[in-house]
Amino acid sequence: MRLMARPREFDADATLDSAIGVFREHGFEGASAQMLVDAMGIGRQSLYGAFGDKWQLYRSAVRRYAMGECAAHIEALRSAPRAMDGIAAMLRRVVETADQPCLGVGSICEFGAARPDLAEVHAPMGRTLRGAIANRIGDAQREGDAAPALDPEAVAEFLMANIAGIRIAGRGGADRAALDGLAAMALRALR
Amino acid sequence: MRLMARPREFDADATLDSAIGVFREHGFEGASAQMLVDAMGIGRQSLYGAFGDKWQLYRSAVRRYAMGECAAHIEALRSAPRAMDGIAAMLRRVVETADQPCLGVGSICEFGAARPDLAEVHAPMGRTLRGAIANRIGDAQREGDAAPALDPEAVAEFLMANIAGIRIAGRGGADRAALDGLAAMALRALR
DNA sequence: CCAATTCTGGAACGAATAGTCAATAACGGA
DNA sequence: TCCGTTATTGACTATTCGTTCCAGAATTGG
Repeated sequence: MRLMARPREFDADATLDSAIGVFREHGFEGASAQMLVDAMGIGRQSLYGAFGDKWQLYRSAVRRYAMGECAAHIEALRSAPRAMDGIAAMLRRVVETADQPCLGVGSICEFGAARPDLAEVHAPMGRTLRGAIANRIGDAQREGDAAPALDPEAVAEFLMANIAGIRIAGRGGADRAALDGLAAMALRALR
Repeated sequence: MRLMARPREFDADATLDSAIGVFREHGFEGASAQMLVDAMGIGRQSLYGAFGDKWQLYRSAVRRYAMGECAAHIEALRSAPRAMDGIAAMLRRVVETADQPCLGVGSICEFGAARPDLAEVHAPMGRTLRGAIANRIGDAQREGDAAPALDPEAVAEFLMANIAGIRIAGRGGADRAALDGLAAMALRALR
């Protein structure tokens, strides 16, 4: 039987959220261990003991961030009875949060598909989100709000690419009106 | 009068292209001075003598990359008599080169709008390209290929955001068919 | 030829990096 | 209460970072 020992004094998810904040702003290479321990408010050894090394911490941060973001997208998608309204709500949320950098976009920019263990984190989230969006596109087609000839999967990929595009535009300093315009144009392609 | 001294043994633009290759793949923080001198094939002191420090080298690399990319976009835009064909050609070129990371997208992801001297590099290129695209959109509207109600400037921003989206999708591992689909959907929004 | 100037390559610098060690503290089970 | 185990803490290590110094080589004007 396993003996119980001293429990950790910090909440792993809360400190992970702090790490997410650092990685969002500075990326993996730009984030130092010192910045991380400062932001997370724990000792160095606690960090390495709880999360492994910097790369594993980064993977954990990306995974947690992606799960939360994925859930938020899906919640927005289902926030309205009419599918097209849900899709619009998803894009609206992206516009409203586009002042903060996206860790998903950042990690793809920084590492592409080169790191297999990072791709393992992205892939399932991408599939889940694409599936959820494609489903809602199908709904919108049945409700007469989206062109029936379109392939829902292709439209889903298009919307995900536009989410990335909106976030990059926001990161580059685009104002709210411009981002609203981007979302409107993306929706236009579905008609 | 100024005395002539020993001339440089390397071509500044050629070595800058090598540096661009390193920065595209690894970003600013992920590129070490060692990687840069190895790829550029020059000595350390030559690098610092010719380009200043690492940050100035990065700015020079982004500037040169952006100028080349901007020119290539505009050339594609004008490669066909019909404006909409030129716009499609521009997106096709983006799709065809989407296997290589984009230094413009990478630098925005890494630094956002925080570094003013980097924004100074991006801004004029962005204006130039947006203007060129908007002009071509106006042509397409007059030729009956784009909806007359659309604001050419807004459409230009949309296309630029989609170029970024296509490149991120490519960096994330999307295959050619998926990227073609993204370009087709983007064009769809102009009708 | 000389003098002036700049380039080149390598060694060297201090600072910062990711990661570890050893000592101490806190807990659950016996 | 004492033990086994784990968390915490802060000093520590070894490496790598960006950058600079130095000595020699190359080039042109005088």
